[in-house]
Amino acid sequence: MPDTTRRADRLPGNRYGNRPTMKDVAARAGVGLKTVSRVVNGEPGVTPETERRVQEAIDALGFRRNDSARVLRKGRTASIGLVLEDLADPFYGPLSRAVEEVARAHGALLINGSSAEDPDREQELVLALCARRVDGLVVIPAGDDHRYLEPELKAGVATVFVDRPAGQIDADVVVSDNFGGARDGVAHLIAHGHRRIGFIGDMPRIHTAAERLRGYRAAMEDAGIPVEDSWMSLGVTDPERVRRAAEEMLADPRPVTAVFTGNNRVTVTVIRVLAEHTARVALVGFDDIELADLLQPGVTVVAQDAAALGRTAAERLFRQLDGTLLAPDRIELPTRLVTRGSGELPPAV
Amino acid sequence: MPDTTRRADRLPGNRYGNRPTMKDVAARAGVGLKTVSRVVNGEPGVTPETERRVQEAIDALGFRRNDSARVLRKGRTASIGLVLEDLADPFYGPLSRAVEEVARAHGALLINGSSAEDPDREQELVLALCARRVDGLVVIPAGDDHRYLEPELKAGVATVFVDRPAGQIDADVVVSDNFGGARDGVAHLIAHGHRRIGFIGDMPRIHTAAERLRGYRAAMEDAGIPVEDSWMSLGVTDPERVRRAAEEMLADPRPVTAVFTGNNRVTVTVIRVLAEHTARVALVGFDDIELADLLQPGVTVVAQDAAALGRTAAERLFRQLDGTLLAPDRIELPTRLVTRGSGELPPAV
DNA sequence: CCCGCATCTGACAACGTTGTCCAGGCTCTA
DNA sequence: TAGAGCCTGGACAACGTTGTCAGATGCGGG
Repeated sequence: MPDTTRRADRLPGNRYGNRPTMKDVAARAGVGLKTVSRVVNGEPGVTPETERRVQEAIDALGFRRNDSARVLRKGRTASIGLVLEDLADPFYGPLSRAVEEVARAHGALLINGSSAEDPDREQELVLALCARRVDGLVVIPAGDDHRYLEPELKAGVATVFVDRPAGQIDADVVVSDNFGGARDGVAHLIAHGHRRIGFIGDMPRIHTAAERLRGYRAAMEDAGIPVEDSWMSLGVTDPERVRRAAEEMLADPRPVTAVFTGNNRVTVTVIRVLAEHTARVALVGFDDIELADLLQPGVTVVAQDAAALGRTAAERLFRQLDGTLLAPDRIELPTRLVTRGSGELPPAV
Repeated sequence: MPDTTRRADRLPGNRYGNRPTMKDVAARAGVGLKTVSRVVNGEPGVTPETERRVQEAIDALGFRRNDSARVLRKGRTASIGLVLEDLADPFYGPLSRAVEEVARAHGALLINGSSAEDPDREQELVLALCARRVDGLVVIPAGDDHRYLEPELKAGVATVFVDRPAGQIDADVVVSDNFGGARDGVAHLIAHGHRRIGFIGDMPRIHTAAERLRGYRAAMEDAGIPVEDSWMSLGVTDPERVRRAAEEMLADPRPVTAVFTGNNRVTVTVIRVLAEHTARVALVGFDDIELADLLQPGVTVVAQDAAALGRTAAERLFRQLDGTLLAPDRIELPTRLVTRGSGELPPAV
């Protein structure tokens, strides 16, 4: 048979293409297996001369230690898993990066996966990570029942939930103050004279969305403003439907004079819609947006610190692994109202 | 000693906390080890009754197969590695997500790491991934010498470089048409009457930056415009220095009337600077930016398709693993000039 | 010159899984 | 009813590494 494959399996040998093992290195260097292991791991008790010979063999063969075997023997993988919704979302990029930096500081690699907001896919990913025996898990949950994690927790897999709490199990959680942030954002609009305020947010089955909705209602109630159904749009996420929802609110005979948007994607779409309208409608959005300060008017937002969420969660994770963290807790990080103009527009009467 | 640890090592047993193994499951179900393996892997040759007993034991014990051991035996990890510059950069998020989707379609997990544009860190990451025996690597290189990968390539690790070519080795590459894109972008400015055009870009040791600079020079030369040194700022990346560079160009007695920016981060900073100035300076940026259409004026950009880069690279990777891809090649994806206003401003005389 | 000690080295088992191979029990047919 | 053949289940080795422990070597002192 002609040799058509260019890379793998071209050489006879084991299944990793043809990777040399410590045994091969030992044979070439004329030493024992364990001596090679000692050199590779920088353990003491090897004469410089022997070490030199081994190192030479390693370089000549292009040997790399097989960490799968190492993990099997040692029991720690020095890797952690991160399950989030969508890496392409500008909110999760910095979060992921922050987790990675903490992991790196602890000598661990990061394996991550996107759940696409699908509970089944979340579970599938988490279990795949557990099968690889990651030392710990950072999870931004899509589902609301995490009892499937019980065996893992019992087995000592460190776990921290971020952005949204775990469902049905007792686990560490790091979240933003979604309720307070939304309440303050809506109160800000009310303070600037608005009474008819729209809310466009994600499905209330998503914890953050529900909390932000609750904040909206609380602010309205505090001000003694009864909320009309037509002011609220829940569960729309894709740009097309958000657009339609916003258009409807503005087309109403008694239209809203301000809109509070429940997350960065919704905000961006609503900005587009408002830009097409002549009516000056006030806007406060949850989540910060790049370039929000350069738009006309600047976009007022309730900003949360994605990197801080990731960093805090990862640090707690490693404290679990250290054994310095004893009991699951819930950490709530504050949000910050950033006024830039759009939230300070007066109501167009 | 009091029990202070909450999770790991609380129970006696093996090193994964206390994970049940197939042996434990077999003992509990009263069957042989291999029978459990057959059930777990859905292999034929197990009576329904036996399968039921085994499944029951699995559920009762919370058994999860240990993939480290499996990998050791089978030789394939069903995981691929992605090394990029910074996950938090909006350009790499979608790229990473695209790679993940392709990996998922092939049943593989994605391990990724950020090199922070540091060649040593890139090598460290790549070798760590190789030690875990990833089946393949997608690399956005920071360095320009990849001979350290030779043993890996020989051993059959599928490898694709993205966004920038590999150095000193023969490997698959998927890049954007950086040269052509930049040339077209600058030509666009020239076509709108500009002659004094500034260029602010990254260090030319970065391949993409060098190509874009080459495109700038080519367009200027095609138009017969000699480039003055004061128009070019190379190697600045952090916002503060980009800002200073832009200020200087504008403060010149004969200031530039247009600026071409070499990547998304530079573009954002320059937009900020221009917004503070009254002079109408034209701008074309490399890389698209969210909300660029809503600024006043809209930002004209040379857009590249990050997701397509990732997707193409990952698909080639799996074709290497299939054996259906025979020789390394270089794929160049086109860029797209998106006119939105800032690039069509006439020169302020 | 021999013993004891320190230092360096290697043989061996174990980690948890899968592939190979064989044994035992069953069914079916002659 | 005996023999052939099939189906199920289990014993065993192997994957590449590391921990344990004991053997080999060399050196100095008695």
